[in-house]
This record gives sequence, structure tokens and C-alpha cells, in this order.
Amino acid sequence: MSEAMGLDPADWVMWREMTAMRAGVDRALEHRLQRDAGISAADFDVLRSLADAEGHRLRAGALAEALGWEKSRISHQVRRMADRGLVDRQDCPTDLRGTWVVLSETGADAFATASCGYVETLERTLFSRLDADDRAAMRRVAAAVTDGLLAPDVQAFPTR
Amino acid sequence: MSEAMGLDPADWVMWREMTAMRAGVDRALEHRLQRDAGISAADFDVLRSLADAEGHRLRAGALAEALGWEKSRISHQVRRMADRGLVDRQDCPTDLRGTWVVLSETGADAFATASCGYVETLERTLFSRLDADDRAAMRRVAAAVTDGLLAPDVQAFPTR
DNA sequence: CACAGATCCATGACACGTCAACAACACGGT
DNA sequence: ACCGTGTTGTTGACGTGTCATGGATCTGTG
Repeated sequence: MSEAMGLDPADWVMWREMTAMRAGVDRALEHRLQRDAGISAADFDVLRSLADAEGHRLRAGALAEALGWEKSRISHQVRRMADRGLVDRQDCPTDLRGTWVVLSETGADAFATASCGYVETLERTLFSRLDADDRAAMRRVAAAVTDGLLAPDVQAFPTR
Repeated sequence: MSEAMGLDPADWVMWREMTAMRAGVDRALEHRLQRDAGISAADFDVLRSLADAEGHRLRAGALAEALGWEKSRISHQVRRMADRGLVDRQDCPTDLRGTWVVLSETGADAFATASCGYVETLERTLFSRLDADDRAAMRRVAAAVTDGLLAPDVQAFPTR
């Protein structure tokens, strides 16, 4: 596989290293959040979005867009978080289809508790390992790739 | 959140961009594999490991180590793949606890079908966006971070 | 006003990953 | 041979993500 299919072996190694990096950092964050505040990374992302939002509340659709998630994922996630008291759900008065997702006091506490360890873990596993040049390069790479993702999956051939 | 907790805003942006990059590339790969060969990224990783292995077979533990997965994950994954005929399971004669995971003909076919689109998607979404400097920087970053991951979660303070 | 299509979200079924517990086996020393 | 310990892999429970589907509501057009 490495040398087959016209892919530069060095690129292949790079891809595996990228995968390992992301897996490691994600795992560290997950464990830390779980231990500090008993929440998952997905929980934390939702709490952060709500904490950043005006009035600590977002429409479900806006939340989905902010996180780049599917709407059904938001729905499941918010239901589970509401069951645990991390968020509240309120019907939207102006659009009866809509739902407001509101940060609860419990959720705000959990977020405050978790944030510190989250940043610390990120600092320890990621940033502390990178100098200014590394960071600049990393941002260049990430920006270039995400830009390209807007052009969707053309030229794909269905084999079955 | 962005400016709070002593994290450089630029670092924060970098982290979000990294997350978006990985999510986008992963998503593109998943969809492509599903469409081309009806398999998931996890399936593909297993098939690739087996295809690379001597005799197209690996012990479950070796597979777990090669992929950096938990043993139970391997067990579940292999069971599902065996149900679909992508791999075969054989008892190990020399160590009766052990299990050989063997690439089946169906699995080899699926891997061959999938590989091309996989590499092509990776090329399109990732490598085509990066010049030689970017790739070198990316490898430097990934290596530095994964190195740091070996030192486990010290200095963590339980907040609850 | 009536209706067709779009939008917003919820739900159920299914695949997946993690954790804790467990069973079977290997291997060392005595 | 025996016993304790570590290894190998499986299983079940649980939380999670995706997909397909459906119900409710809004909006624009005739």
C-alpha cells in the first residue's frame, strides 16, 4: 500500500502521523473532560458554543451550523444533555418549528470546571510542542486544506 | 472562551482549523469508501493492515497494536467484518488463546476496489493543497506532537 | 385563501467505540 | 504436577453518530 497507487511514501507517512497526532490529542482531551467534569468532548463543544452565544442560547439549527454537525446529531445530543440538566430546551415563540437550546446553570458550571483542564491539556499535548514557525505552518496547512474542502467530491466514479 | 484562560487567540483559531481540516478529510474519505466499496474507514484500516501483513494474516493483538486500537474494538470490528465475509477468523494452533485474522478473497477485492478512491480522495483533499514546505512542516508538527504523547497525563489536577 | 414545496426538528434503527468483567490459556517457580 | 500470575481475546452494557423517515410549521405563488 505504501508504495503502491502512485502515492509518495513520505506523504503516506505524513498521513499516518497526522492520524496518530489527532487520535492522541483527542483521547487526552476526552479523558481529561471526563475526569474533570464528567462530560464528553461533544458535550463540551455544545457548552462552548452556547457560552459564546448571545444570551447563552442558540437555535438548534444555528448550533448545528456552528459546530458543523448534522441536525439529527444535534437533536440527539441536546436531548441527552437536557436529560442530564446541562441544557434546557425552550419552544421558540416566533417560529413554532424552532427550538431554543439554552445553557443551564449546571451546564455553565460544568463548562467552567472543564475549560481549565481542556486548555491545559491542549497546551500540554499540542502547543507546548510547537514553536512559532510550527504554528504558522500548521495554520497555513489547515487553512489551505479547509479551503479546498468547499469544492465537493467531483470526479468520483461509482464502482458498484 | 477564545481570549479567556490564557490561551493565545491565534492558537485557538489554529486548533479550530485543525479540527475542521481533519473532520473534512475524514468525512470525504468515509463517503468515498462507502460509495466505492461499501466499507467504513475502520474496515479499510483493517483490510490495509492485513494486506500489508505476511500471509495476509495477523493475530488479533498484533492488529490492535498496528492500528493503535483497543483489543475489544478489534474483537467487535473483526466479528462484524467476518459476518460480512471480509475476513476469516482461525484459531491459532500454537497458542490456543490466540486468533488469526485472515484477509478473505472478498476482503481483498473490497480493498483493491477501495484503495484507488481512497488515495485519490486523500490526494485531492489533502496533498494537492500542500507544497513541499507545507508537507515538511506538517511532518515536523505531527512528529513533535506524537512524541510528546508518550509522556502521559501528569500534572493533572482533579477538580471534583 | 389554498396548496406545494421548503424548512425545522424529532425519532427509530443500526453501526460503532469504550469500559468493565470475564473465560481460557500460557508460563514461571516450587 | 500444582498453583499463582499474566496474557489473549470475547462479551454485554452503554453512550454516541449517521441515515432514512416523518410530522409540524412556514412561505411564496396562483
